[in-house]
Amino acid sequence: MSDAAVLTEHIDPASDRSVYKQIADHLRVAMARGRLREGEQLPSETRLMEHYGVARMTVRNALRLLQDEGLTTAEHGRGVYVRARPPVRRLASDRFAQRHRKEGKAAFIAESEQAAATPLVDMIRVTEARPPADVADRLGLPDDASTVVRSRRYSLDGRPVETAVSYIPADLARGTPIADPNPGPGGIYARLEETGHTLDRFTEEIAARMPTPDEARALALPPGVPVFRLVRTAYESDGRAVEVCDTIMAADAYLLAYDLPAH
Amino acid sequence: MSDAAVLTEHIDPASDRSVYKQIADHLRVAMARGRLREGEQLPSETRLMEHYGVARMTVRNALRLLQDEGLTTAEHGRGVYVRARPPVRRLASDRFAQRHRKEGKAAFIAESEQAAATPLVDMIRVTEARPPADVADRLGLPDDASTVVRSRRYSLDGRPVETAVSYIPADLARGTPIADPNPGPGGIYARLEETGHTLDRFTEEIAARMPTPDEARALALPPGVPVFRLVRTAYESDGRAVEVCDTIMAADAYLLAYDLPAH
DNA sequence: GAGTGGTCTAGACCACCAC
DNA sequence: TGGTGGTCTAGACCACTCT
Repeated sequence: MSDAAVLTEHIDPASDRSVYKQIADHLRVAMARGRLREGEQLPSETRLMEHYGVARMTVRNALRLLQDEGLTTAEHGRGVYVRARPPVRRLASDRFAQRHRKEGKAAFIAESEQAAATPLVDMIRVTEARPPADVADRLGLPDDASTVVRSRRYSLDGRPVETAVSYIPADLARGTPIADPNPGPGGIYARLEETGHTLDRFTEEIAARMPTPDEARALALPPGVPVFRLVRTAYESDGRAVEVCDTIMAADAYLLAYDLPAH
Repeated sequence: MSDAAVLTEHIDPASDRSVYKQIADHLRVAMARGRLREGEQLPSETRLMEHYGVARMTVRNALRLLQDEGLTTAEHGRGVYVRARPPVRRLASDRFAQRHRKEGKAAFIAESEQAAATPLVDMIRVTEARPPADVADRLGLPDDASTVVRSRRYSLDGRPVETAVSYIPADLARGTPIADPNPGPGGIYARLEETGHTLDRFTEEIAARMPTPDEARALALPPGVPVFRLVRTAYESDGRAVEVCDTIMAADAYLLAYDLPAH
């Protein structure tokens, strides 16, 4: 019953600001000031109705606003809680450097273990298909070319954080471990290098937006959490693109870090 | 009255899916299939109520869902419209390379003109103050050190797209053009290099989240659009950090691109 | 003035959770 | 079983936009 620390303010009927926004403001300030801490429960809708003397819809509008800002999550039958900031995975720009690959582990697994988190890769599916037009473009392939398509989902400590779909030109991958669900130690980049395709550089393109309903389901995203879309293209030494990886990441789980030379 | 192309489906009362989600599904599919194009108006709430035979709140819940996904924007007194994808600014990882600076233009202005867009920088404010703890940390300064703080807002073709706050150690900036609202040709990086602080490398850290109400106001963001938070640290040749720039960007206006070596 | 979305009320029934 | 949030109804009045 620590509501006392929260339900202190009242509506200003003279204000231009709508009632539900005023209620949201009060709760937002309470969170910012630490009167409501991470994981703590907000007053229930009933309590808020009683305290402010308003209809339920008004309270719900206020709570929805906070949810859309990513500040709270509602749990059916339990209550509304201050969203806990999940541990953030920091992705450094050298994470695909050859030296890391040499240890025989794929990038995601190696990093997770370093962070003392339990990684999981599931929903692995490997097919052969024509790539989307933008992917074919990046690979320098004609639209009707065939690629090996590897899709999978990554989880950390039981929470899904990222889905990824890789496209590799079929002539590079067909009949090799790259076309197997389990490509072996070091992942597909190790396999590509073994077959003479020495990786030279990567490009990454990053966008952020709200998830589609499908993405929200696959990543178990609560409302108010955007996603990164990261598209990585891998080039071998002779300049040919050998892989495009299209990744959707829960934005609250990642911090992307890059090093840039100044010249 | 192209509603005919949209109001074709009906509610399935046998479905487990709630009515408002079914309505949202119909409209989402109509947008995906191109039956509702960018900038086009959705049927009004009244029309949707009549067509589906539901209460207004049910229709509004459906519309809110689409708005939260970033698919539509509501305009008071006018209608609900399919959100137009704004032109995207692609930021390449060499945008702060010295050669660009030599031309005497700050990065934002130079790029905008190349893209045939009209740039604007406003809300410029320069003060001297103690930096936030995380910034002091990046600059390698004690918590009570003083910095010159430069904040400004960037717009493109009349639309605000980015706010930025730069922190420069006071001993580097005080009394120089860096502490002036207009730092002169090439921006503050040019001034730093002129005074012997040759820039060597940058790091950029990227997060994405929903905007705070303040950020949404400053960038005129409609609901459903996340922001990038990009924190850039500039290092001079001897390894000292000489600037931290904390940037909030409208995520629908940017595509961030990076080049990574593989070794 | 007619039509649009924004806010708010006062109810109802349901699904989920914890005890 | 009682409390929680999720869905839905049927109204009301308001603010905004366009003509």
